[in-house]
Amino acid sequence: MKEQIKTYFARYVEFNDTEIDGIYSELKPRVFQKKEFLLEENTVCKHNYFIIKGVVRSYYMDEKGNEKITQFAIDNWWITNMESFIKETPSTQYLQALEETTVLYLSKETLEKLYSKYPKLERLFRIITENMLIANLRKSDIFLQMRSKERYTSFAEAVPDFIQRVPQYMIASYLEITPEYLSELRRNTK
Amino acid sequence: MKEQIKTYFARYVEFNDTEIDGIYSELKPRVFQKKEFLLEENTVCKHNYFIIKGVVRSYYMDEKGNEKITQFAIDNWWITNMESFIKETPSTQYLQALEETTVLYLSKETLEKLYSKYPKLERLFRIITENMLIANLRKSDIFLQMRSKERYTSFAEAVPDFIQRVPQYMIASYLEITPEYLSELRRNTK
DNA sequence: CCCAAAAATTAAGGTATCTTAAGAAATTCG
DNA sequence: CGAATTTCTTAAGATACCTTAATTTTTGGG
Repeated sequence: MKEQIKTYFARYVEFNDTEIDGIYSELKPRVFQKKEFLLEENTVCKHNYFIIKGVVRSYYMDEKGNEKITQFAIDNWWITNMESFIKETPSTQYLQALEETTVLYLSKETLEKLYSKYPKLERLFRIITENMLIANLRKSDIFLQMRSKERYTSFAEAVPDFIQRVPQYMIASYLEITPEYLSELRRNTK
Repeated sequence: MKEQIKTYFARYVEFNDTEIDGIYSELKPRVFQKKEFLLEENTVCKHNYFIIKGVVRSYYMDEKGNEKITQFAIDNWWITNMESFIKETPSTQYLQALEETTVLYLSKETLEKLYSKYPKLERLFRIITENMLIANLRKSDIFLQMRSKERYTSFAEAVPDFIQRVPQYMIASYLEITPEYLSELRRNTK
């Protein structure tokens, strides 16, 4: 696990071994079982999770009681509910493991302590946050420019492993298509 | 201008006068006339702009030649094309002043030089980027949860000054509604 | 102040996508 | 292995929103 996060960090900022050790010692490991929640609605999201291995989804319940998936995260991704974690407000969303998932996690206090101790970590998270923002802007672009069918084909092409690992109705939810209509789209493509 | 940005910075991080002076001396002022471009499509976005006063829109042209507005920014906002600025890739979008707009701007090199000289600035931008990400996630939520009419009423309520300062067809574009349909929605509301 | 250009409105017809409801297929787990 | 549960498919009817095209209203520069 230490190797994995070291490699991940090194993609963005160079840390020496003392720094890595100091940071790593504050990261807590945990395993979530399939269907277990990392975060439930109406509670403050206390942690930022780095996924060592597994799949996590973020979703909320709409007025009609349908689950609306807003994000998937896999190995080497950070996942949290940003707004809840940063502003310490109750989350409107759930975080749930879709497979057995191993994470390293940090509380906000720990993270802020580490920012002050290791300014390079602040740089790392500045960069990670920039990348998240860019990813998010791209996602918005896709919804702005593509119709349902195109969204599905481009998603299937971009992350083919997801099509295997995640049920189709969850992909439909993430792509903002009803499962029925996605089914129809797939039928007409074949 | 110096006072304005000092006050703005102080919202997030405390800087002393030496730091403010050091940073401020690297910020270049510029005035853009109404309809003037801060950035054009297919060029790398070289700067990050802090709006002292004015309105700027970010938009792209779709396949049919329609302008699609993705963002508005006013006094005390930063605006740039994130992906282009950070990754130094050609922008797919335009940035255009909708009124006479005064900005302070920074190049990427300058910003990175300043990050190293003033680690607190890295903190400032880490926080600003987090806030942008949160704003973006909220925007996505609105599109996920609301129908056209609701999007318009909530927008009109959230930023009433925009309704005055920006033509209706631009608001329609930002809200992803055709101007014709927005017109119909407004008629049926009155 | 007037005219050209820009912006907003109206209306008819069309379509992408949803809703509902049911049944079929695939997984899971005792 | 078999029953229960979960996931996927089919189809008919409904609707939110778009397209096109024409007309009206507003705005701003000379």
